Amino acid sequence: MKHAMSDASCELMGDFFATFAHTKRMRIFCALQKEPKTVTEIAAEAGISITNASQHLRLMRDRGAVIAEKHAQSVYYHLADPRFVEAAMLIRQALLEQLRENAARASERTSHRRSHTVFQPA
Amino acid sequence: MKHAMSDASCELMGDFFATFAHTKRMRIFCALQKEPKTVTEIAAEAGISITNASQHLRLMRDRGAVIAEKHAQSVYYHLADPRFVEAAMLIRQALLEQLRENAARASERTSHRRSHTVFQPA
DNA sequence: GACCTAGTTGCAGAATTACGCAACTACGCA
DNA sequence: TGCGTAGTTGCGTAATTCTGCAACTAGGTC
Repeated sequence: MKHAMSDASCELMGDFFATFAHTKRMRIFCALQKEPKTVTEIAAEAGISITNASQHLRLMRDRGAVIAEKHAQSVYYHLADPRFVEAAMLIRQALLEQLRENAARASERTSHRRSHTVFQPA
Repeated sequence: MKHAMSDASCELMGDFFATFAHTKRMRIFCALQKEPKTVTEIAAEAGISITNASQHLRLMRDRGAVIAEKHAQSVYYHLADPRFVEAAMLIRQALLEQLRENAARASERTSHRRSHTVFQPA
């Protein structure tokens, strides 16, 4: 076996990542982390138009990221799997640490440029 | 606090997901799961041209997904954080289960249409 | 039925992304 | 210095994605 993941899995995963590969869809994802919401609520929270929210939600639904349920005149959306949140938190942690490290390295370089000491003046 | 993640975090995460939102980049990710590899090796394993591999790798590097290290005439790439693999496995599990459930539901519906029994003939 | 609220959909233009080709840099070796 | 291997980069075209607008469907209320 050459790949840890088959070509089919790579396509599956690529499509999944594409589902969240957009600032607005990430905002929708965040809005849905706690509880199911209607399109209008999601649009308001994500700061986008209802039309646009509906379009992004359709894409997310088609790819199995969210599930829609109709109650009376409203459509409630919720995340399809709690593991998506778990995975997102893991990634977020890694990215934030990376940012912190980069910032630390940058300020270290700056102080080196200012004077040839490692220690910052108070 | 309205959002679990700030707008900045949403953009950070969106960009990260975009980094893997492509079949070829997922194949590159898979190729790098075990050990660091050169561009030529990665291109061969992912089934793409060296030029294309280099372009995708640059994008991944710019976004902090992989790290490049030059040794002699070769450039070795490796994943920037093991948690990326952890997160991917979590997502992959969820997606595969989803697929299995959908398949089960589909075949159940089919058998219902064929005869009104839940049990399949041997 | 007329009307309202909640969502969805088709379409078109704008913006972004993908990728091949050719030209280029970088390192090692004779 | 010249040549070969390993990668990178700029550019042009093709393909895809995003988004607003207007038109539409589906329930609910009067």
